Amino acid sequence: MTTAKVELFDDDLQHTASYFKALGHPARLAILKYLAESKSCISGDITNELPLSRTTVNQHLSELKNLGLIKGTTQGAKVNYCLNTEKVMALKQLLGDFLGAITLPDNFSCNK
Amino acid sequence: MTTAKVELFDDDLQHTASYFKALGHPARLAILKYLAESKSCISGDITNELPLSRTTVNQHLSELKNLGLIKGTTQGAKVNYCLNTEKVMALKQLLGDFLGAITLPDNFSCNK
DNA sequence: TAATAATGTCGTAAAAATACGTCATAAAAG
DNA sequence: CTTTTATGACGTATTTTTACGACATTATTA
Repeated sequence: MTTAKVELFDDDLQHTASYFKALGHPARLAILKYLAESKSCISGDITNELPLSRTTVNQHLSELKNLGLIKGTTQGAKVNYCLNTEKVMALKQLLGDFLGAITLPDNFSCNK
Repeated sequence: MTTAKVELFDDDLQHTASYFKALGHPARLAILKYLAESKSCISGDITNELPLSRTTVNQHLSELKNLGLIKGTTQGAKVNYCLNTEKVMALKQLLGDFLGAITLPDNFSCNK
């Protein structure tokens, strides 16, 4: 019985981990990077930029969309995806705060 | 044939993603946080702090150790784990750089 | 209107991550 | 020396993630 134990942790840690996890796949990093570089929230032809099938890319897009990091605006038969600036800023804050908390003072030594 | 396509991406993206991924589980975040708070690199009794079996905690520790984020120093029968300050700083730099790259100018609007 | 394009959804196969129990080993305690 | 203690390594069950093909649907195009 290998049940998922993730929900036994602090909500705070779960929440933070979920965002780190979202950035834990090169395809999703590539999507975010692409959307940031091609400032004109280009449509789903992001597929052509990635070595993956359209279906798989769509799946990664959905993951990012579910977390709110990107949003898609339908224009006719096409869909324009773009970064959700507010959420991206919140993401930076969240991850930055965590990273900022795991530092040690310079005078600290492990093997003393 | 669902082969892993991760290696088809830029080394750069793969590398960055691997670090985000390492932080993508609450247990690993809890371990890092614990090591940072209890400044005295306490031994593997981190297990008592987590709702997981010792074996599983050990597995998470190994993951962090393999990435170099923490290091374990054997002292007799016990092992002192602690943050690898240099690597943690490098981690912050790496993730920070990526996050810094995915911003958009304020005057940018998706649905224009 | 018929054919083509662009997407999202569903089902599913394969791979990876999680989670433990059990063993083996080395050191500390008794 | 024998018994705990503290760990790491192995094997494996379950869950999750990753990756696609096949369809269905809605707009363009011809």
